[in-house]
Amino acid sequence: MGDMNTAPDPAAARHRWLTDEEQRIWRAYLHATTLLEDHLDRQLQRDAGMPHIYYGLLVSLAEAPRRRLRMTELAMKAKITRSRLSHAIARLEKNGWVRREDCPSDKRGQFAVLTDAGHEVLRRTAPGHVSAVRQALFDRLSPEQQKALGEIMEIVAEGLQPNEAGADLPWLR
Amino acid sequence: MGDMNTAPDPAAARHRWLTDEEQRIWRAYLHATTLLEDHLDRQLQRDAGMPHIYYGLLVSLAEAPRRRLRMTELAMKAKITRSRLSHAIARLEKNGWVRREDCPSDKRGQFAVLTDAGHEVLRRTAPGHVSAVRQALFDRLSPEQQKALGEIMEIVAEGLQPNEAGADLPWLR
DNA sequence: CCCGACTTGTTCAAGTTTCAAGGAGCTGCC
DNA sequence: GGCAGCTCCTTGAAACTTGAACAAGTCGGG
Repeated sequence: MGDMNTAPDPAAARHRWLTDEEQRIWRAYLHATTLLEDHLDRQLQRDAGMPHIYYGLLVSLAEAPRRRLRMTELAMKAKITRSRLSHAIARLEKNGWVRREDCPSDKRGQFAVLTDAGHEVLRRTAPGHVSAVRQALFDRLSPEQQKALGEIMEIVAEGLQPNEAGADLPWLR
Repeated sequence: MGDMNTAPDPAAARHRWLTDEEQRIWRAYLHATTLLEDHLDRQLQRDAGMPHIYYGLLVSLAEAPRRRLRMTELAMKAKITRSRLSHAIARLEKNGWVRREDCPSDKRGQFAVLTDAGHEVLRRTAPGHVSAVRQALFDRLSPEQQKALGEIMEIVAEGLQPNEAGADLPWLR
């Protein structure tokens, strides 16, 4: 980008660059999402002792029936690889917030189960986290902007869904 | 969140939860930004051999006068800590894409300088990266949505700027 | 029943990020 | 001059993420 905009390189020649306006939008996007993620990560690290994604795992478990999910299912919900989840659950287990349980119907399977301690951490920290989100995002946007944001994000997410029409590849990647 | 919505806990009582609609928007946001970041990270790792943020460092350098920036300046542009940048530049240096130079006027200072090899990597991979961004984002949004996205992201970013009114703390954190 | 193909979850190694600490140089004030 | 308090950047260790490889279990066809 930038000073490469004028490159006469043939490979780039048939390539459509971003307009100035698109570039402005894209940089605003990167800037804002970076800052927001850092902000929430720090807020949760400070108040709950875990990064945002780990918090999200606990939330998913809290919402699940019997507060448990199969590893793969949880990985899909959180959009992370099974490998990453495995490590994450190991850490949360060490904290006593999650416990593993064998799946009776499939001996390969494992459930991640939210413990009472895990539930308690959520109960204690959820209000602060919601406040942080509200303060950083919703409080600053008009109702129309909120609506637009939701629509835009749904479109973008849909476009990147790994399980698009006909793609019956392994769920991620 | 979720099944905690009805918690009668006094600490949470004076707390405003997210409405269903807000929650829908927030989850769409998380979902989309996660997928997009992963997507671009993988695209760049595959085609350029580096994660998105490292690519961004090279772009910043390419745009700077004499293709060089002081470490702190570059860290600010990229919104990362100096420590992280230090490690990152060390890696890019190993790749031969960046080189360090002492600052003549301040002996503490270091310049990160984009090498010819670094510039070449950018030239070769920028088109593919731009395509990926366009395909995932701009091609899917109407002009109005693009405009709205830019405005929203500018608002959010502004709200999280570390250097807000009166906050003369160290630039980040 | 048995085999090949697939799924599930983990592990290992390599790479990245964070956090706290520290060395070195600058700056202003006495 | 000299010294306190800053800024600049790096370092090292711990935490986290990634991708590939793997053991174990399931499944369906022959």
